[in-house]
Amino acid sequence: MTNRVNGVKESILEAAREAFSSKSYGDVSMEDIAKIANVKKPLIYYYFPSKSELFKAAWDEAFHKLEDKVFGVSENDGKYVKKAKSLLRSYIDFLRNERQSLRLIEREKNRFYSEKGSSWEHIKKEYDGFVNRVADVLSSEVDSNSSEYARAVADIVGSSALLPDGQMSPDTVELIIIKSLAK
Amino acid sequence: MTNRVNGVKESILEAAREAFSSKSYGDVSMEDIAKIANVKKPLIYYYFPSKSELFKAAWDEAFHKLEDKVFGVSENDGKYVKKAKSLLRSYIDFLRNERQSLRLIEREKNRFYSEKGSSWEHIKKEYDGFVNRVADVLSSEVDSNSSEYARAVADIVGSSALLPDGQMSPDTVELIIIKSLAK
DNA sequence: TCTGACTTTGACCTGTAAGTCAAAAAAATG
DNA sequence: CATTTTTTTGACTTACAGGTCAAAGTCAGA
Repeated sequence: MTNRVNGVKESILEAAREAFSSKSYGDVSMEDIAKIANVKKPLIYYYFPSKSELFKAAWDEAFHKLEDKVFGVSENDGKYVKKAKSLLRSYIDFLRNERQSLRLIEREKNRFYSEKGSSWEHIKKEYDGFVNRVADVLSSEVDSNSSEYARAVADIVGSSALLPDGQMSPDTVELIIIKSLAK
Repeated sequence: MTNRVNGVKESILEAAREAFSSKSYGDVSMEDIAKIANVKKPLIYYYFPSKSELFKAAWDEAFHKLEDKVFGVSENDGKYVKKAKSLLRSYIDFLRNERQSLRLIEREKNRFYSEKGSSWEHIKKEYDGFVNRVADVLSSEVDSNSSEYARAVADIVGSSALLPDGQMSPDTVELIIIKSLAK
């Protein structure tokens, strides 16, 4: 149902995020999104120029939420170990509360490595930047190749978002990560 | 190019696996597959009744390769710890050599939880069976909830297959898993 | 070489999804 | 109110993908 607090554009974005997180790009039609947002299809084109731009907007939003959550908490203070653990906790927290967004990110993050066209460069750079920031935090306390390690850790948590609901609890993920870091 | 050692049907399957592992179901067209297999589109329908059946066949093949690899090695003998480690090593080995197949499995395994129709039941059961067998091997030496843990471990390794090539080495994955199991 | 089974394809049909557009409805402005 | 601007939609075009089919090519055996 069209939200009253948010504007119409926001409702559409929200609908897009919902749709793209449960099916992949090619399986989602503009009709689908319109139906979820309780809006007619041409209205989407009033706010967004094309399907791919709408997709990018939805992705961007989900991604920035993740980024805010992760770095909002962990970048303040403290020893490295503490930092790393709090970063991972933020990630796990995000998994708990924003499963939909994380699913979208995980499912589609490979798209911009295969998709060509310079308009994807921006989004790709952002994602790489995120990984690097995670790397910076983790590298100081982990022996192995840091950026690869960071990507792996991000992936470990993220991958659980791809599972059907209720098949792996966030607690299990947490356990595994903490074990990984505990030495 | 159409393979001479394999028959035409095999070439098509191979092409399908390649296509479906780099893009997701809705983004792959029968034309794409035909082009990769160096064959005209209607020929695909001579060997496979529909796109979804072709997809299932490709998935099945990739999945059985994984299953063979993993259980072929680890089910022979030995102590639990040894068993579990060899199982994971098989998995990692598979990741090393059959990145394409694993990518297909990881990217699309959620499909049959959302897709309806009884013809998906079979493939779903097989996947669940696989997870359970992994659980059986791992549960004997791990404290936490075993089946969830098994799924998580399978996922940890599998998820790396979703990364673009060369961004996380199998060694990194191995390191993480061994660390997880080492206690 | 003729015949019949198998394999391959060009041409076509059909449905559906992306995207357009002119006009209607609603809101804002004077 | 009247008019202008913004928002919304029904009806349409266009392109392309899944799927069909009849006919053409290939090849083995009688």
